[in-house]
Amino acid sequence: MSERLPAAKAAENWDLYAVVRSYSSAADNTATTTANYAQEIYTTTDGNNSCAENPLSFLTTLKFEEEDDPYSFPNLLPTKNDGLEELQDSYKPFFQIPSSSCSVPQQLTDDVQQQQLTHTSTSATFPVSPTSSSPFVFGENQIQQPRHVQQQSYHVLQDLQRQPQILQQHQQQQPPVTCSALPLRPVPSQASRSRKRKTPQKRMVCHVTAENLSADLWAWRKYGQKPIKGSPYPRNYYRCSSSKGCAARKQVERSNTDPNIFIVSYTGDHTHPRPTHRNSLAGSTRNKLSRTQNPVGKDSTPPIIANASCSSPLSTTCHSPTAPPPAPVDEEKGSMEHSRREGADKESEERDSQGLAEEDDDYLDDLLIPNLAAAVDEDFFKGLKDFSSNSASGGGVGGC
DNA sequence: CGTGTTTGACCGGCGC
DNA sequence: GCGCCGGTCAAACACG
Ligand SMILES: [Zn+2]
Repeated sequence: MSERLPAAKAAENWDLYAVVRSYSSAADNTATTTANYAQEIYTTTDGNNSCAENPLSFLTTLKFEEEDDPYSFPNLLPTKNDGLEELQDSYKPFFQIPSSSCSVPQQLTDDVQQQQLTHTSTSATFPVSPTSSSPFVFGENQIQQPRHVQQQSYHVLQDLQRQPQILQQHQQQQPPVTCSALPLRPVPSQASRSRKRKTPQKRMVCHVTAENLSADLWAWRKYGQKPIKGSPYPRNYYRCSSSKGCAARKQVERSNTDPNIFIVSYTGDHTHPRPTHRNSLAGSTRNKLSRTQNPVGKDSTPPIIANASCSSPLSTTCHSPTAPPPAPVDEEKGSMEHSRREGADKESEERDSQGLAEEDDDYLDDLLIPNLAAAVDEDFFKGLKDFSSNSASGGGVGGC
């Protein structure tokens, strides 16, 4: 522990620029950002979670599945049919809507519900900030959902451990996003320094599309990356960088069944309101030397500049238009290169798969860079702040 | 200089 | 008890 070999500044390839803090306040309703973020479910074991961190600041056409997960809140996960209710709940924290009591408009619920039932592919509308034109209004009129997103096929759920019927239904519809509360691997709860134990904890698992991956408004700092046994893609670990004591963490990994889908898991709660701006961009933009030698598909990956760095309110310009997912890189590609990283322990096979993962990571990186700037309005945040300070308990921001 | 990424090592749970 | 594996730490490095 004392000394480690200079991490060979290799920086070879990879570049997940995980800083996600983005949202440059800007705001323009016309934002073409894809707000289809997915949602989740709260898996809880200890009732310590007062507020859930919802990185997803928005979600439009989201479908979400639930399964019988042992850790779910009774009220959150009433029944499969009522899943939306829960979803609704989930929205609260996620959107931190400054509205009274921070409750999600029933409208939304209905909306979503309808989608599920009628297979309507419309986006949900969030009457958010009462203050002004809330950027968080998702509707076809507000946000243009990228076609490719809608068209993409989401077999996502396949990699889920279990799939509720609903999911299958969704598959047919090919929802842009899917959220589920998978009692996947237990997550270390008492996040303290020590490598905590694996105790089932609240864990929100979302399946998001590449585009949506950037919808996370929180600031995350990557602190680790590891190859996962069953998946050719490595898992990236992020922790909230907004506050030192914040225990919120996030895991991002690409679905091994559908490269276009990313499985994002959130755990822990934020102990602070959502950041409104990043303190510094330093270190957040490394897309130069590191990627200079991307061997694999990176060549085509446009160097993305870290999110918020976009000086322009409309991040659309700064953030690369979410390049299309790395061509269906098949596992084969992997062998191309994989010389370093996580293999630290002793994974050999995994490394192989890492190869392709890299490229995807790069991509992932891009994705992590929120381009929703346009979607967020400072006004909104102001109101949010206000809200949090006032009703701190509601369950939104101040909740923590 | 502060913030963020990279990455090998370490830790601890879990299955055998 | 041992090894595997996922998750975290932290030094080194990059960048603005
Ligand atoms: Zn936080």
